[in-house]
Amino acid sequence: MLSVSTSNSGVRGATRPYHHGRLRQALLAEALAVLAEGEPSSLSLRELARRLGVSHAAPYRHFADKDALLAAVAQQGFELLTAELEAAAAPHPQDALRQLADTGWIYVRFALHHPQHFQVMFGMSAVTQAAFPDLRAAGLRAFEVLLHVIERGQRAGQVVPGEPYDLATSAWAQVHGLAMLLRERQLAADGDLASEALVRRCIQIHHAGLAVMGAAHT
Amino acid sequence: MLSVSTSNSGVRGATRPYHHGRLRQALLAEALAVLAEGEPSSLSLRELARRLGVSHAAPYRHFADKDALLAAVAQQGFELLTAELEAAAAPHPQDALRQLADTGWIYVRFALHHPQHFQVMFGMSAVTQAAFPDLRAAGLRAFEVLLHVIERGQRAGQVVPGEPYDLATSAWAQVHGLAMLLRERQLAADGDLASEALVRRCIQIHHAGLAVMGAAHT
DNA sequence: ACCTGAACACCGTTCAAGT
DNA sequence: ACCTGAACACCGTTCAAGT
Repeated sequence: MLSVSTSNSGVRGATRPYHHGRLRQALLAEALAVLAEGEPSSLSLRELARRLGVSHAAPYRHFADKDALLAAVAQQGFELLTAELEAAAAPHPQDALRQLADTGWIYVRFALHHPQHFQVMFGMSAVTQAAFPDLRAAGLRAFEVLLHVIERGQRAGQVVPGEPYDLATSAWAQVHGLAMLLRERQLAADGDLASEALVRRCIQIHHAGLAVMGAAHT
Repeated sequence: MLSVSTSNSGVRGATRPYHHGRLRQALLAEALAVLAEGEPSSLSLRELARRLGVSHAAPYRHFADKDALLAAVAQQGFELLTAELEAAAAPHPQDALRQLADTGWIYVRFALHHPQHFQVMFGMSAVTQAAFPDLRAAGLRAFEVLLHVIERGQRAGQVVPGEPYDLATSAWAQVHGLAMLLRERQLAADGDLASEALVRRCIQIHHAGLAVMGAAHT
């Protein structure tokens, strides 16, 4: 995923893979690996440097500080999420309610499959996030997938009239809340199957409010 | 809030307020003060000790580790939240939909008024949380306020039939998502007034799914 | 242009020792 | 029973110095 420019700084020998060139991308990749591995918030710049065999000060040549690294990680997460949401919406372009249910479940599944990554995406403070416009733009792009589904649903007469932004916000909050609560095991649901069933039940309850009368039972 | 037993270990002179006795409560109170003050995750055991004029090892006589302190802080947060939810539900005992809307807004307002505290409440990892049964019980108690409103609404014919647990989960996820997204400014709403309007609009959308036909417009 | 090493001011946690 | 002081293994960040 996310194509990488391989034009210059050719990698000749395998003796020293990093140390010059490519360190920025290596840091990002290693950060994802650390997050994918596990439990704690053990993602530290020093550990990334250690894993990559560079000095602990080297990352500062590519990221202003730890927040900048986290912002890049979060941005990549939003890009990945956007791709998954679009893929989930693709199969039924004519059925907005089906698209809402499918993208909703995929949103929650993303949070459950990448819990640490999801935490980084939504764990940054407001002031910190404001310093990274690319990150905000990436987050907005994910939201717009949902928004466009709502708008198309309204044009097709499947979704109640009203400010699309509010309806999308309501739907987003619904699945975001499910994602957060399931991620922390605040809600009990073991495995993807139980989670998906719960999520779809909740989405259905919510959709009875979004759908025009009689269309809720599709 | 939260009465404190003042029976024994009387405080005579003001020369040394702590240093023996009461340190546990002082640590919790100071932790809340630090969280209320501001921005970062600057809540450290060493800083609490520094503020209270004790050595950095003293807290370990009262809390096994930092997680234990955070669990106690989170538990107090859930107790406070439960009290606020019950107060919000009290004025209209006969109108479950009104109770859902009011408790929903209060839930979000709590998150916005105590953002750091809210973060501690919901930021602990699942495995960590499992080690503190009192914390889980306090969280469950908050959820049960919502659950009981749903159940009473069903008995009164205001809320659709169905598993109350699922309906309460859906409603909880809705407001929890709004709380998280507004807290991080992922959603734009300046001030309590704009936030309350947004929250009530979303809750209304959701309620159209919860309410029996025709009762959604009250 | 990119990286290193030492340094500074922090952490959480432990443990012998004090009262 | 409760607290202290030194110690250990970590952090993020900076900065002169190296190549």
